[in-house]
Amino acid sequence: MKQKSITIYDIAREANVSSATVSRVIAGNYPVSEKTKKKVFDLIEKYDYQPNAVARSLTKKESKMIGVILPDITNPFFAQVFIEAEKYALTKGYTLILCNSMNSSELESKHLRVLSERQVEGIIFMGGRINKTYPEVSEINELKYVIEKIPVILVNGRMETLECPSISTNEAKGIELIIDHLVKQGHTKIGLIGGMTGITTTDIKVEAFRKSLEKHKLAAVNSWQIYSGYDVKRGKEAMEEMLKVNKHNLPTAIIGINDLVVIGALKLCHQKKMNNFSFVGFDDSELTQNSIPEITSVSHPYKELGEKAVDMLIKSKTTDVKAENLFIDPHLVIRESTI
Amino acid sequence: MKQKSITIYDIAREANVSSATVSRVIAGNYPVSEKTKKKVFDLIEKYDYQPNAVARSLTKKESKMIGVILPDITNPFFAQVFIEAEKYALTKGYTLILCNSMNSSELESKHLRVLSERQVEGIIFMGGRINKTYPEVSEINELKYVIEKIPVILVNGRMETLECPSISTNEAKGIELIIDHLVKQGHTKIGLIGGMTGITTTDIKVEAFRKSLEKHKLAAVNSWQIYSGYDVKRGKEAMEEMLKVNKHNLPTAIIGINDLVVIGALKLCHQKKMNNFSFVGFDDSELTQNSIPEITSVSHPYKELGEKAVDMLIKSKTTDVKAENLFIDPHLVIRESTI
DNA sequence: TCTTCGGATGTAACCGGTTTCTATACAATG
DNA sequence: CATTGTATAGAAACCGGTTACATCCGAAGA
Repeated sequence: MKQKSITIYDIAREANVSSATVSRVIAGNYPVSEKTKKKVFDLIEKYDYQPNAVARSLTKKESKMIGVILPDITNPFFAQVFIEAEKYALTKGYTLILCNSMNSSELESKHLRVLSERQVEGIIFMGGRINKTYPEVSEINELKYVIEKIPVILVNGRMETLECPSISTNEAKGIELIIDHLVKQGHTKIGLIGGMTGITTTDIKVEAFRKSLEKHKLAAVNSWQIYSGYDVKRGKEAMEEMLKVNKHNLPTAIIGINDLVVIGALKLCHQKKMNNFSFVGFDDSELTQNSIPEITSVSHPYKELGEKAVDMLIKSKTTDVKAENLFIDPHLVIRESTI
Repeated sequence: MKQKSITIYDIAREANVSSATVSRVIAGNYPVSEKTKKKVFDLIEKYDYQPNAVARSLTKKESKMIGVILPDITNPFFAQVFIEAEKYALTKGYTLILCNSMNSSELESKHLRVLSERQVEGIIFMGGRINKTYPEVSEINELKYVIEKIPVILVNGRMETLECPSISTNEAKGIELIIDHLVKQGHTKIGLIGGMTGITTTDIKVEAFRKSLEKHKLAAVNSWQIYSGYDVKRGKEAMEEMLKVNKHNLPTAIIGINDLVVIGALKLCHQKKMNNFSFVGFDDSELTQNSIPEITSVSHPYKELGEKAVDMLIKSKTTDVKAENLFIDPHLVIRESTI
């Protein structure tokens, strides 16, 4: 049952001033006599007057809202970035609208439209489907179209078909950190499992994997790098293949493309009673601390990702931010799995 | 760089009709001749005109937005409910605004205020701090104040100090399901770990635990029920105590107040090389499938919780929903840990 | 032929703020 | 004393829609 709330006019009337004056008192950006100021503030307090943000948005043509589109908030990576972004946005007077696309381009388009109609001032876009094989041409166009009207920033994603600013974890650096650590631990035989070719984030990691091995003058055995996918099941499968193919020459340390893949590999090893591998994950999700053993993992610069994304969008209201691609270094969290 | 978008007036001018007509064509709730209809629709398409939701909200006095306040979206329970709520809300033309309170009453108040100013039509409130020992009196007042103006619904929480509709998992039923299952597996010695007295959800579970044991005519050994808390560490501690206190008379099956607690207990058992317990968790979060062994757990009726919450809020716009407290039965997902 | 009725459309007020422009009063300056 | 400047405040337009009310017109009924 709706109920009308009091407006700036109610305050103005009772204070015997005009609405303009009340507005000025609240904004505080214009000289108002101390006497009126007090009168107005007292009334605001008395009635607990709250300005109507919708009306304000309309006149000021700024909604103070930012949209966030991501595949699935259940994924700890996205959740963490979102939380940081939200925390920061709040301090800047912005409100976030979260949209789960569930990896459906249809939903994505729908959300894009809703956000645009709601006059969000910018959109933070995260998701694995953003890569060079980005499949839906129709959707690129939709997104391109939106980008022309609303500032969009990609987090941990690149669209090679689209010019759009982005901010990402320096994943190559992450892989390098892992390998440096493993080498220091005495490993010389290192494998990599999970991911898919063609997906930007995988490609970056695989390339960094090769380069880092080279840096340490270690052999890059082809069969020690196995694509499979991104979830627990895929991790298990990859590990299964690893054991089969390299029966007589197994690596001693294995890097997973993300934490889930490592969980899968760990499960398989547990079943087979093979506890002789060192494992390293990527994302530093909660999983790493809950598994047995706890998993060494690369932690994303969550705070920076969330804050910078919001910041860039706010800035692009006034400045013409060029489509730059920012990278931030991650760090390695060492746990039981590599000791 | 903002950029003015085209308005209903632009369309009206080019179609040689009034804005009212365009509005009617879009709303489709008023007779308009086929000819004008076509003219208008063609122009809408030509310019990809999108109605300004902010302006619409202002006149219609309905924002079509619902606020969601929860402690931490990183928690899979909240995330899951949120996703279901969002999915459903979208089909009803509503947009959700997610606010993480991080269990801080200060943040909670801030969010409450922002949501209220943004004219949300309702608020979904979830969180552990809602219980009879709800600590911040100032905050109750704040919330009570909001409830008077905006419909609020609690999900899996009750505030005894406040009359407010709620929708919850029938957690007592969940405990009953667990014990029925364990008994069927032949267990007669069952323990419960985790949680805190005074927190509604724990109290409900503990009571159901006693009653269900009674139902099966099983002894309720006091030292088999150990409070500790809600996270992995607390689970570990509780299990430690369990082993110490009941050295000579241990239960054979142990229920955790939630999944995390079970993870902790499992870790301890793994360290101590004791693999002889059956474990059951609560929440059916992803954790249960990623751990070794996979954990039997009670699954919340996520879909119903999310949908009903949204539904109730939408309904309360037109009907005066009385403060009823709805309960929905959960179901048990059986996995390796109890086989 | 004159009403009457309903379909189709326009006019204008309104939602609740912000802001430009203008007006007033009073102090300072020449 | 006339002039200029400054602090304060109001009037009114505006943001982009929706809708109550008025109007016009042609068809149907008396």
